[in-house]
Amino acid sequence: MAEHTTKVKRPTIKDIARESGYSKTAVSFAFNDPSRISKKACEQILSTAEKLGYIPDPMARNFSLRRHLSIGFLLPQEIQYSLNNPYTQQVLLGIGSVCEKFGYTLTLIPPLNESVTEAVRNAAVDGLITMGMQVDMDIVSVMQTRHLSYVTIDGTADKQMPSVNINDEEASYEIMKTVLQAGHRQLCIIGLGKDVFAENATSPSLPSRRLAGYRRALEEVNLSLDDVTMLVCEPTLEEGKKKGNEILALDKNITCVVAMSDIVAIGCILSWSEAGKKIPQDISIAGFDNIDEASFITPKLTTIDQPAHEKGRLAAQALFQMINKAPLESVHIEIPYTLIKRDSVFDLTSQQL
Amino acid sequence: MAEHTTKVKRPTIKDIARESGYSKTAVSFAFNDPSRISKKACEQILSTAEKLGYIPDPMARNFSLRRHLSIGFLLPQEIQYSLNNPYTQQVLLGIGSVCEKFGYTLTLIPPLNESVTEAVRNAAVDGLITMGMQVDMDIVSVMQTRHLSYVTIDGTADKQMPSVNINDEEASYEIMKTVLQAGHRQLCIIGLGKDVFAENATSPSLPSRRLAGYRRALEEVNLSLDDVTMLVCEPTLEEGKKKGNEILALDKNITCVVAMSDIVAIGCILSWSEAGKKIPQDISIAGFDNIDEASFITPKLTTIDQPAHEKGRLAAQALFQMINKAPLESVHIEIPYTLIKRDSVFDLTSQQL
DNA sequence: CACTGATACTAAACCGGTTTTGTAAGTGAG
DNA sequence: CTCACTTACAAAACCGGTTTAGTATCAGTG
Repeated sequence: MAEHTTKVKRPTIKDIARESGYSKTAVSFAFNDPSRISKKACEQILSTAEKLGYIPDPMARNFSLRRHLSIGFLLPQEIQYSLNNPYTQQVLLGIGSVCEKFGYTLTLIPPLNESVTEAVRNAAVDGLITMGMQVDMDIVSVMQTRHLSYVTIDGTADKQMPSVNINDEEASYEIMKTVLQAGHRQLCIIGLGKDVFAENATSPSLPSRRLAGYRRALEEVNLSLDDVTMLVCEPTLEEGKKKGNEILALDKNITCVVAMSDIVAIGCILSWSEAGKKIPQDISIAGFDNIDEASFITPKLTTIDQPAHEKGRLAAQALFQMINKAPLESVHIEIPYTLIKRDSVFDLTSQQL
Repeated sequence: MAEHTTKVKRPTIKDIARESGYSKTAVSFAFNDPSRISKKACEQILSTAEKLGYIPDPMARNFSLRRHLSIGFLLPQEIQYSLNNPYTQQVLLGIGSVCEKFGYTLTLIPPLNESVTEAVRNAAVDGLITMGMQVDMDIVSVMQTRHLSYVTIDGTADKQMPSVNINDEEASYEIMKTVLQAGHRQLCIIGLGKDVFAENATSPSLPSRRLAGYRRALEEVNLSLDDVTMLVCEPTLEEGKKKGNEILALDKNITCVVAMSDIVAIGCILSWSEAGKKIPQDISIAGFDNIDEASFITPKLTTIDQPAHEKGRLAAQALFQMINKAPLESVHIEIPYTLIKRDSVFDLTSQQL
């Protein structure tokens, strides 16, 4: 082949202008607003572009127009961990459904050099959705300095931060109450993340809100959090299996585990099954989230249904409102949850009858 | 508050230069290569930046450096459909793991105005990974015109297109053989996507490669594809359930379904359970992918294990090699699969003994 | 026929960084 | 002391688009 092009430089708008005999302006119009130029000019420009293989550089365009056409989903940890949970994935899909409606892409933003703040500084997006993250002032300050819009899911709902949540305290209360009403007293709670015990009064984190709900239910039967075994775990199947085994090894005669995450609960069930335990007879478990898998694991999981997809959708919707400078109906969106009673919590009371 | 700033314009490098008394160049160096300026200058500039709330604009920076620091995951359909499959999600995680290693973000790119080509034209990324897509010449030509690197997963492995695949024909042959050896003859195949029957000789699509494997196994027992019921389905749980019900309504006395996707197989199982069928006694099923769920559905699914995470990882690794102008060891990567025999295919032969 | 307004275009400024080129001052060697 | 080299900075070009401001032509109007 007689390819004489050693330099494979893609043509720019300038090349098309020169080659077609028109100005850069005209070329720009040909692509963006053909009504601004004559039909003849437009055709000539477009055919020249076609001939030279010209496609307007999206980055240059976006830069010039001061936009990115993408919103970011900020991950608190490695993608591996953050997205390895069907609940999070559903949230992601909810966000995505809104993005495509607006012609936006969705950028997954893991920590950069292990730093979330660093990632936010460099994020090439028009707005951010954070999730499962204790959003500290550092991050908020960077977002504000950058004039980035942001919404948080499952975060702390303080004044600054538009948010989407269910009433975690109430939901947790309900599921713990269910467990207690079934007669369980030897309990183990599997919390989320590392800050589960950090109860900051002004803006309690999601795990601490759930813990508060558990506590309230416990206190109604004269128990306290000190009376239950507390574990903490990343919400992945693998981690859940590990905790499941740990609990068996604990030798504390625990009758029911209350997990803050279905995927962890399912991990427990799998490890217990392997260990030959009968569930829920030998050991019961309650989850949180109601992921698809909760309904087809054996036994079917008793859990809190929260509309994950809807959370993502509403958060993204709010974010786009902010990006488009439209006022938000409400800064803190709270959506309903549902207690789902299935087969994973054994009723000790009926047994005793 | 005496906020007198009506215009909330973020400061630029120029503002920092003026305010600190140095040049734009110096400011740029202060952030990117402090060794190029004196310590004093650097400190002054950085403190001025801090004071004025200056963070370098990532887009301007990337634009200037002709890079995006993001790679794209091109979705053939709405995010909703494309990512609503644990298999795809695992691939995504695999891609993501490599991205974070390189300090890149991962952009999910759904079709733009219903057009994948349009999405590729506008994608603000350094490279693309496509999946589950019949990548047509249109798309390839846009990627080439834009000088974008690309790798395809589960696509057609022709000369042009670097790819990552398992040997789908062989794997499909094996699982169909398993089904046939168990004595099943009244079969239904649930294929993928719309082009399952389009067998293009030069570059067969993934579904047609799998079909070829099925056919080879069938022919060994003197059956042909015409002897089995053929359905096609998007790989989501919901669609799977629908197909499951359709199959029951078919009234063809089908004894075993061979699905090209676990999530569809699981959908079938769920719908059959609801309909009161005993699985696998009343009706058997084999899947493909070996997603986590395959091992904890009841009955456990007989399927082909393919390393989804690894697929994503290798594809991303190859893509980064291309982006960094490093030569690829091999353009077409093939990775091993494993036949997993579990409990979802009833053995008709042992029953007859 | 002069004036108005619309049409079809171009030149130049602009977006906010990086990089090349240039220069003045300081340093060390011969 | 002079020359060569380094250091520390600034000016200007550049990335590839969009947009503003401006100009020439032409049609329509009173």
